[in-house]
Amino acid sequence: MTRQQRSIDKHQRLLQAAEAVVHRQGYHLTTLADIAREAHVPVGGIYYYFRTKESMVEQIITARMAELTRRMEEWERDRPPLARLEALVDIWREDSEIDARYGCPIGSLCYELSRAGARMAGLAARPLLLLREWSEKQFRILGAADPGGGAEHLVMALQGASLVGNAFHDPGAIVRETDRLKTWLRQRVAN
Amino acid sequence: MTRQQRSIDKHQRLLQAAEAVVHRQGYHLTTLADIAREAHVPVGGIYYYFRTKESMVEQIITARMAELTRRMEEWERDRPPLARLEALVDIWREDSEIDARYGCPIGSLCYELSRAGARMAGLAARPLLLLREWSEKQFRILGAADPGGGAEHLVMALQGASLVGNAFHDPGAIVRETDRLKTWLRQRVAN
DNA sequence: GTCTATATGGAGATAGAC
DNA sequence: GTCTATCTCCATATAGAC
Repeated sequence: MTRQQRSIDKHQRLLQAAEAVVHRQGYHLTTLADIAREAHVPVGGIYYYFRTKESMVEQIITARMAELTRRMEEWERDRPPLARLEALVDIWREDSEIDARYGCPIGSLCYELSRAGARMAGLAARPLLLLREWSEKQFRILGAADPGGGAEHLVMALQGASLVGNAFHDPGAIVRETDRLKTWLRQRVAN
Repeated sequence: MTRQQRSIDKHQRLLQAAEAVVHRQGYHLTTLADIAREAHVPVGGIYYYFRTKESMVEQIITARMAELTRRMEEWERDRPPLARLEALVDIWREDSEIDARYGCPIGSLCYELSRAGARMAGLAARPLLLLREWSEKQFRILGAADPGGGAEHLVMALQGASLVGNAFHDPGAIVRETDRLKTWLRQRVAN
């Protein structure tokens, strides 16, 4: 194993630790020391991989976009459009326990960074934008009326479910809303 | 005007300033100095009215609950149940500009305080709980099926609309979702 | 009751040894 | 490339004069 190899590993380890800790504690309450501890890296050593705290969150978001894109491409390969949208909703259903505890990692970061300057706010909104545009594309393929409105509602419902489920610490609330959403999806497509 | 009178005024001024600044900047990014400046009060002078930053946000939430309750009682006096729910949705419609800029003051605080200890998280969730329970009561009066589920969806939709509208800085998105919600409301009640 | 001055603590970030 | 030691800044909170 080369030096460079180890370095990449450590970068990955730090990034995964950062993602986990920021999800649990939120951006503002997370210190770089918290992340260092989680990744078993000395405090100051972080600055070799993340120039600033902001660049760290940038990398989290970039990784999240890549992971989302990967899943969407997978669904586009092996499912019909309606099942793709249901698969998307099922992510929230499956993550209901963790999101009820810590909120949706995408949405909670949007709110936290929305006040941290236009650049950071715009970055945080990108995964949400990806979700909306990809959903709109699926609705369009399905021939649904108002695909843009459908996609908008879908993303809003998922985010609202996560926020309220988190506020009440109630994973059941998230599950119930995903069920309602899937019923709504099938009705919408039937027309 | 007595001394006590002036003191109450200053307390009110500080509380209103705190509410406005925390809405604009979020809890974590707001310093007590920001609030003092907004209220034209010297920095240290805050601590006579707010023991700690946490007690300040407690008072904001308490005031918000009182205001919500006041409005709900007013609607219960002079509107039929369906119009009460529409009036609730219209609050978000009317605040779409400001919420697209700064997020829903209730929901964004829920996410921010959800990691700040169980006590603070529970406090932040109370306005949301009030909204859900009051809405459920209206659905029940209307004889709608699953009033609890209806209320849950209503609150989630409003919060999701605010979060997404804020992320995209798009008041139109919030307005569109309130329109969809009102259509949904009338359909639900028709059954 | 009100304000000034200051203590305290902790965060992000850097310099430089290894 | 990596880690230690440290610097600097600034926010909360307090002590005490008025």
